[in-house]
Amino acid sequence: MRTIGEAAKASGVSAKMIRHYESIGLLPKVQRTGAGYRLYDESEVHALRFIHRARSLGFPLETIRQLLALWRDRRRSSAVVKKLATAHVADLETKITEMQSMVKTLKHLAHHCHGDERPDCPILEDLAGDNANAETCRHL
Amino acid sequence: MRTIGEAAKASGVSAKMIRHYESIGLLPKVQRTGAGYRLYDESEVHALRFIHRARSLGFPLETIRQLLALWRDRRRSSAVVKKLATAHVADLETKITEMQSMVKTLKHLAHHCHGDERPDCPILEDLAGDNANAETCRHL
DNA sequence: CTTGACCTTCCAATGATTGGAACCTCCATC
DNA sequence: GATGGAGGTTCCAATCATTGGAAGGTCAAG
Repeated sequence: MRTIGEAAKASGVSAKMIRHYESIGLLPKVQRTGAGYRLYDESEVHALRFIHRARSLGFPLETIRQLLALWRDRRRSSAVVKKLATAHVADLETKITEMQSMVKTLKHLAHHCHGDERPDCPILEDLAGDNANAETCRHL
Repeated sequence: MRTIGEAAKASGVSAKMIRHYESIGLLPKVQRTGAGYRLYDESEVHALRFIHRARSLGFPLETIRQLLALWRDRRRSSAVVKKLATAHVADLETKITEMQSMVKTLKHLAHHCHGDERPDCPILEDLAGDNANAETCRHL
């Protein structure tokens, strides 16, 4: 049995987050000492590590809630798990694509910016939308 | 002079967001009609379009605040603008790299998951940390 | 003069995390 | 036994950007 601080160290999830996960029902309420201190056994620390790993892969908490339920369900079908994972991959890839597009545009603009003491700046011109050569600059 | 709804349509920023930007001081308080309706002139709509474009490039509002100030400052140096842009690009690239790493791991795990009615699932095994072949699976 | 579209303000929720205040408890040391 | 410090407890608030809704005021057309 470990206190919340020990469970935090053992799982990689901060004590603050452990309490938070409990408050939103991601984790069941654990045993308490007479003084009200939370006590975690090995299986609870295991669940915390599960959450920690899932978070490090970017899964949102609501998905982690489902993954935890599947993990505990011996009669689960791996198809459901795989569906959650591939949907998450799709989300990530959408965001990656968006950000790559931003980077591409920004790098192009920065490339054409002198970056000196003068005020002329293609970056601001683009943001202001008053760039004369919009066709040239917008569709990179 | 346009009402907030017209300014929203003209700029791409929702009326809700225009009020919000005003409330946090990103935009100055604008003129009002006798009834208290906000009125936007062309230069204010221009600033809204500026913000809209900057948001679409992923700039955080605090950076947009600085960009707006620079835009209005005729004695700005383009170096400062460029610095803000390249710092933002660095932020984006960091996040992209992180997400790509997640995608790589998830795709690897999903690839090894049958995705059928059976409960065996390498994805859950990885999350649970109880995969026998961790070396094989973890450093992809 | 009513209807509907628009405007106003204020409060709250999202998602994940962090910070702090105010307080309690355990253990060791003087 | 008193004291101090580390660690536990709860609750409230902030971050970041956006959205939703309630409750109410205003304006135009029918």
